[in-house]
Amino acid sequence: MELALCLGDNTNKLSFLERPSKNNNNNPSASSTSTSDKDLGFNMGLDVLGFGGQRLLSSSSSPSLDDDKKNKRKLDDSDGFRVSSSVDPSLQLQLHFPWLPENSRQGGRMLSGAATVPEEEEEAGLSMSVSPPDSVTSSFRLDFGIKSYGYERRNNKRDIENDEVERSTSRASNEDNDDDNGATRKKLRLSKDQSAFLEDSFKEHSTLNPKQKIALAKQLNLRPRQVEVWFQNRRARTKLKQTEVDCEYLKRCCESLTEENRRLQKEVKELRALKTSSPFCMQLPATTLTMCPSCERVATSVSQPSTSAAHNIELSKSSFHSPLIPVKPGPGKQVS
DNA sequence: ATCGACTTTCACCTTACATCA
DNA sequence: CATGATGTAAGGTGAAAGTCG
Repeated sequence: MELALCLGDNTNKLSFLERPSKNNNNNPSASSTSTSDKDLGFNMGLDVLGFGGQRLLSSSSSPSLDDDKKNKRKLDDSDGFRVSSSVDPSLQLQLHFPWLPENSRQGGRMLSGAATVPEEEEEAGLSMSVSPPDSVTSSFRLDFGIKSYGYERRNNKRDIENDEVERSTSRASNEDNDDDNGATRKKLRLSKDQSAFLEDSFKEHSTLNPKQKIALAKQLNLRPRQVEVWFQNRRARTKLKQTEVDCEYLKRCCESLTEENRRLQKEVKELRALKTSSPFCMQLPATTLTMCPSCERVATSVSQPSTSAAHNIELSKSSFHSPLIPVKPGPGKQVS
């Protein structure tokens, strides 16, 4: 019998699994992402958003982020929302705006997405100028050098989007711009309400299409770029957490296999000892493996009825239920 | 139909900054 | 108060996919 299980020292060899480094270039994205969405149950909208369901069902059932990305791209396509309804389903987020007084909701219209906001108003960049009551350090006050960073490409959609919201948010942020012309990058902190709001949206769908992004940005009085970045970072955090979960699982698997390896090596040793001590036993034909149902240890038994009883008794002495040596994790050894 | 330029969005990595112990 | 750790918003980059002429 030859055993070549060599799992090695899991504590050493899997040290990279302990915690994914922030700068880990060897990101196990393929495996981790394949389970992330699925395991975390990100049902991408489904009918909650009023989508047809089937399209998103296929999207949400896609296990990997890459696939999800591809599906999302399809979803973002021009036909991505080819819904006959007059209300764009992509904007049917049932979002509430906790800090908004009822009478400020644009004349009593729902702010649950720009679905009720006329397109021309959306493109005109009209938005709320209501600040959340607790947005002490939010972007409402920290509109840091928007002109100075980022986008060299002008006249593209992103610039237009940002310009729209920038106009609407500049009123609230001007107060802090006097001493900051963009030379330094100030740290923006979203308010709790904004974060919670984005979190709720993320639970419904981990990616945004442009319309949803604009709608969210308007509702939160942020730039679409900020919403986009928040979702990107949120996906990264989700993936990181899922990677950690996966690593823990793999670690436990490795420990279990290491334990199994040790046990099998011990049995090999016992069988070798048995072979040398009573060589006549090993000359018996048709040896089969049987497993003890209680301890799941493997022992050999011989098919010949004349000798099997005595042999099994011998085996039970040597193999079954022998006291196990407590095993601590350590380097595995190769048995040949 | 094909091609190339351009745009958009994403993941990933990194940086800068705020916050907290 | 200083400091290091941590969390996170945002910048940079390259890839992928789409659009358009």
